[in-house]
Amino acid sequence: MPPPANTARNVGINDVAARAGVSPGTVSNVLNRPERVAEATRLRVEEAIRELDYVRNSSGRSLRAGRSDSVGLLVLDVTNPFFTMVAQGVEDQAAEAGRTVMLLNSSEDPERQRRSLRLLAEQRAAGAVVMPVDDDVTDLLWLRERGIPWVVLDRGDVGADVGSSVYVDNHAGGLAAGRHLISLGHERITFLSGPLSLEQCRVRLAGLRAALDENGFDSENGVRVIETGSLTAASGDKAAEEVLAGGPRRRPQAVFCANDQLALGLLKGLGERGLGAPADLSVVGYDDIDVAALVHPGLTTVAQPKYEIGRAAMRLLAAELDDPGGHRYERLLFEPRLVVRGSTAAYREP
Amino acid sequence: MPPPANTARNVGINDVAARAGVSPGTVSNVLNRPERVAEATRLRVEEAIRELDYVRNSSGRSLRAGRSDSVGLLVLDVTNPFFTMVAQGVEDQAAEAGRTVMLLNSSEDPERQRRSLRLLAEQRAAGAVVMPVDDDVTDLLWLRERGIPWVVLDRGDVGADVGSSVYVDNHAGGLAAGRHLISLGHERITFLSGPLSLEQCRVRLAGLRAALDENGFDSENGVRVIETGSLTAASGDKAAEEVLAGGPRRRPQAVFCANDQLALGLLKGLGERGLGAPADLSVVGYDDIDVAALVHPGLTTVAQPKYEIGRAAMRLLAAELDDPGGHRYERLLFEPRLVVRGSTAAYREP
DNA sequence: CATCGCTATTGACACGTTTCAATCAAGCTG
DNA sequence: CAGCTTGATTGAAACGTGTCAATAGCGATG
Repeated sequence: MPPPANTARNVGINDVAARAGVSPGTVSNVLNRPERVAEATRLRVEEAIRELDYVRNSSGRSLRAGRSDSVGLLVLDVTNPFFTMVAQGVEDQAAEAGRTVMLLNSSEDPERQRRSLRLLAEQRAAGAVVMPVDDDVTDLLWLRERGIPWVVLDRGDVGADVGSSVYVDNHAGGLAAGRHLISLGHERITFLSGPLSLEQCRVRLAGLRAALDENGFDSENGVRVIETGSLTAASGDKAAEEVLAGGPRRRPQAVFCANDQLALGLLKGLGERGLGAPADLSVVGYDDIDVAALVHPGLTTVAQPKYEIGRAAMRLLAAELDDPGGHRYERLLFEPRLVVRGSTAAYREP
Repeated sequence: MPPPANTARNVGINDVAARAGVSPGTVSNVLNRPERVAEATRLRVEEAIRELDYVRNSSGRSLRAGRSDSVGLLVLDVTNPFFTMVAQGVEDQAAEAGRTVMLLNSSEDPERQRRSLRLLAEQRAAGAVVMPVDDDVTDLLWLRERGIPWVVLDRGDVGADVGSSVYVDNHAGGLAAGRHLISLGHERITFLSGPLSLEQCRVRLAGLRAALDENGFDSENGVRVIETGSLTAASGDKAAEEVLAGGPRRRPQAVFCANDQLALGLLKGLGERGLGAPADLSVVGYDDIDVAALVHPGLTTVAQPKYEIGRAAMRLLAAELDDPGGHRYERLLFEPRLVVRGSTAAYREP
């Protein structure tokens, strides 16, 4: 079946004006400042709009305005549940402010991030919420020079002097996880990390070490760090082998994972080798994605207010957009929260 | 710290032209058909572009063209891993075709879907990949009348005469799940459904019934259907109570869930009541999202080629965009695949 | 009645592109 | 050398808006 020929000419503001017997300027006013136009004409114009099924053209709109009214959201990985929750928050908040969100993802690749930011520049986006892939802000500064403001999300090391940011205290999260494990009697702890180029990983590790320090353990040599290529379940699964290296006597008593997906993958890898948490070792994750509560045993993890930080970031951005000039950069800090489930337990001699 | 004043005037194609000592038309040619312009001038223009750090304005571009060059992707729920995988496929394919994707989600709400489609009309999007929330195509037809073509994804009942579509055979999926359960000796089967307004749910159920039929069971009264409000883990969890109603002798021998999230939620609910799969009853999911392989026991499920159907949908759309007029609507059918894991086992008397 | 003040409306212009017919330069043919 | 062809470049027009100074209408004031 062939598609219908695209015959319908696009009706514009001029056609509406002609139909309503009024000037284009008046139609524009009806659309944008209805209070300025007399009720009678307003009704007549609205009638014409309905009759012609007029839909306004946002290209012309944003060309004239010099900027679009939609904002970009740049995430590290669309398939990661943590980010989709954040995205949900951003989107809901944007919807309330009458803005549309364009979702882009960098796949943790600096080059793709660069391309995405360039795209936002081409679109003359109103602003952006960005989760940077590294601590290099040159591209971000370039964007701001072009008049496109942004808010940085989930990155503590991107200078607060160049933009607003929303951040969850990763150090506190690592600390909480460490204290929890120590209180259970574990002292031989492995940190299963994603790429150490991600600040999140580094700081969570630092938090863990701080917990060891305050308890008089050797935080430098005491914790073993395994760096994987990405924050995915596949990486965690694959890392199981390395985690267990050294045999029953030397293997870690507990593993703290940089995120839940790594932890879930690790649990699977352990299971395939006949081991399980918490019986053979304790496992802690990070993020508290939905499935953490669904697996058996439940995954002990450090919860982040995912949805809320999404909302907060968008709120900050909207504030900056509504009040250019007078606006000051802000830095919002959220606290993580330890959620204890079944994957951790007191240490028992093997 | 205050943001810098937005002083930098936006440089346009005219500034570049002036700088390179050439007409605006030539600059445009350098950008769009470099082969038409002499090498010497081309280099001069490119130099000017670099010096002025010119970034082209896509508003002007699409105003002139009458259409934008980005496509919309409308999904039912961004936080559902199934959809994010599909989105990944759409996005990758679009990137290869040099198009950008704008992600929208309807949250399974017809009103939000309507608003999203209207938004695409305002943006004069090049096209759209849509997962419709119901079988009402009036809004979709309206969109096409306005010159915006679309491809329907994951919906078998949206008339093939009005547009291309990509579909995974849900009936075959339900059938496969049913046969598997029957071969294990189960005959008292419950179908844990999402909203029955979703065609996916209805057809998977029909497939299950067909499996019962072909084995001489009473497919009409034999299968109990529990309809939940949404395809989420929370719904599955909550439904556990109802699933178990009737006590050990009357409770189902197996539960076939409309998707994996329902299944995972159900497994959790069962666990909290001291029951487990496959010991007390078998559980089958649908979709094969990543975590299905991570839980313990692994979730038996019907796998869909998520990433591939995303790519296929975008490919179909691109074909229609590149060849308006000569194009015929196409319907691509994919086959699901049963993945047997640990959550199903042969029936044993309680 | 002339003037003022107010509101409602108009009309023209600018935003940044792309396109296309027209022009220009230069090389080639007869 | 005149005429032709080819290839490179130009200039103007158009896309659909929003803005803003100017105008028109009209009742009230002096």
